Amino acid sequence: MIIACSLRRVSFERMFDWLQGLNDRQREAVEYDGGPLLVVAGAGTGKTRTLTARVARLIATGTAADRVLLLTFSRRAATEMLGRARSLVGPSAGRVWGGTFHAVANRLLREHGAAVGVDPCFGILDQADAGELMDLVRVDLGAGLERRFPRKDTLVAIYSRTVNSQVRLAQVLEESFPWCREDSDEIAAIFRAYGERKREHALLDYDDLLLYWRALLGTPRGDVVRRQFDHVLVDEYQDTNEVQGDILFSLCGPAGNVCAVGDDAQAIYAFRAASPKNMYEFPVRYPSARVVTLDQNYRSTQPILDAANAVLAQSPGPFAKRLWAGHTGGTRPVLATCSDEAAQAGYVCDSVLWHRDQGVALREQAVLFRAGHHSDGLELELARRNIPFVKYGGLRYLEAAHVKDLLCLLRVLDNPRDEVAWHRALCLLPGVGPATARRVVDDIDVRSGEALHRFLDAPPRVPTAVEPPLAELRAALADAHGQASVGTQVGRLRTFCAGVFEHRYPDADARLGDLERLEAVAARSDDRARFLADLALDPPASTGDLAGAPHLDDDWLVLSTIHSAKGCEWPVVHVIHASDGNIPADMALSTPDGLDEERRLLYVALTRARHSLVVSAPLRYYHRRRGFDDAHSYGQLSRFLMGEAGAAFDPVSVDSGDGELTTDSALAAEPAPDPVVGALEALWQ
DNA sequence: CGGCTGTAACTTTTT
DNA sequence: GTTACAGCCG
Repeated sequence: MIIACSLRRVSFERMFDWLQGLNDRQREAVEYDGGPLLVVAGAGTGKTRTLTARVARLIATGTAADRVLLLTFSRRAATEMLGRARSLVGPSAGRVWGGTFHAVANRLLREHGAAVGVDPCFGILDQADAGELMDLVRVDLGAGLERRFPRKDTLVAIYSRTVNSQVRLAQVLEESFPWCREDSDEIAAIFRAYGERKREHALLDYDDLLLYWRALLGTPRGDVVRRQFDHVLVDEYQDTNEVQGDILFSLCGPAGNVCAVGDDAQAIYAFRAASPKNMYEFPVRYPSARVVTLDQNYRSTQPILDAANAVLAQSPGPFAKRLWAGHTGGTRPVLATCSDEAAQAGYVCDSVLWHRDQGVALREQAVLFRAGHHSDGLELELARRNIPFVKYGGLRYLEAAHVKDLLCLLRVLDNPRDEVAWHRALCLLPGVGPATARRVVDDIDVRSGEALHRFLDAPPRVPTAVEPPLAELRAALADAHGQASVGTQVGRLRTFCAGVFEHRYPDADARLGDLERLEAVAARSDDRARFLADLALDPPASTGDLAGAPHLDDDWLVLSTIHSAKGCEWPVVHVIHASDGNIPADMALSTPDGLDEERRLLYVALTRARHSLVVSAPLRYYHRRRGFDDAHSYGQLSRFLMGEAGAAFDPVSVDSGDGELTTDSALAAEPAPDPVVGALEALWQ
């Protein structure tokens, strides 16, 4: 009796752990055990916390951790949630399967790929690689020789959109790429050849990872995968596409233990064929589904929510909800109209420093923008004023030419059938261009697994002038091949690159410095295939992750695209370039859906802020699309911030000339949000 | 055939 | 600032 009682007590206390601090709705989402569950969770309503608690609850009540699958948008999100779950239920939480759809697909296909004809040693093509391969087959086919043929990046975009939305090519072209309509036949031919080429060379692109996972689930072997998991949880469900929706359904069945969390108001990935349709149709696909809505916001002050709600109200979705804060107070957001970009940059720097003086560290502040290059002007000003920052999104280190150069060499060792890697590696040699590279690739028969040995054992026939550099490449690959660790392999290849870069890049030294950092990252990995897959599927998200990361005890400002800021929050948020043409981006204006997505994007940006929100728009800005005498153009404030939404902000105007005065007075007018008082509050409870 | 130079046209967001 | 290509030279 006593024993039973104490057992009961233990489990009750544990229960209390993961229920602590949850509201009724969140608690319902955590405890529901009747099959399919859709959680409609507005911005800042404790979605992550709920999902974490649910994982913890599953494990605490007896589900084996490795039988739980947690699909998130980034690996960072998965790691964070599992870390928090671990603190609730202990180390076993670390055995939960977590990551992006792509990362999990990679893992499953390495193990079960054979069932769908995938070589377990497959290489992964990132977007740029896919473009290269697309170009290779285009040239082989002799297609697209006319002047107006879509570029390789466009081809990849069309391809990806077609397979992910599962819509016929002709229709995709008609709807999303009308200027390529005429080329439909040639494009189709290129896509066919592209698919065949990938198969021949054991290569999968991002889309293939999903497609083969879905295909795998349709084979007898799929049952093994299905039986592997008792519970599947999906975060950011509004940003999944048709294929991902199918995978989930195939994994769980119509009455399985599936828990999807999402917010249709934050759907911002239509450009890669994601659609909140999966969310809207959840109750159809899973007829017994329970739907729980979370709309109490714990993140932002009411004035910030008022602004965000007003923007969203211009076009509400089917799961319309109005966020409300649990408490009152807070200052109204500021809308700064700046005369030009320089004024904006100056104003944002002033504001950031002002907030820091008020006690908000730089890391508690973020600057958000629509496109990677929108922060260019600001970055200069930050550097001028010695304000440290780290930028997320936008250009990635892996996309830098020299990093790809080295990785291609490593890829050749890992998957000797990787034609794209061979081609790029060979083109590194002075005197070798596409034609010679192509001949060598044919010579060593890159379609067979013996290509590397053939290349090392017998030098391919090349023009005499190319023989010495070719010998160097062979020596480098042979040496690296013999190295035991990934770090030393990269080290050897880096030495080779040093020789090549001298007469290839004018800034060879800086580029070699990057490779040193890459080597340091590689040294932390003990498995080459995993190292390469990690880099392709979960690349370092910020400029700081791989390069020049400030010291841990340093303080830095966060700069991020709005897309990369998803799921994050900061006490102080600046949103820059909120002018028409930027948000909404004029590229998106061709369709009404595009416009709605831009609106949601702004909504996501605004709802990242906890205490302070400053939105700014330059009225005169550098317009990259104009190459004439003056690349500047005059814009106006984003249409989303006109009318009622605009009324939720305090207006300020900033001139470049006397910007500081205006800025100071405007900021002085804003009562200080005091984070110290807030932080101490916890002590008084 | 490949590398170099000049010219012209294009630049969203991410796995 | 970038990329893609035509034209020219080795």
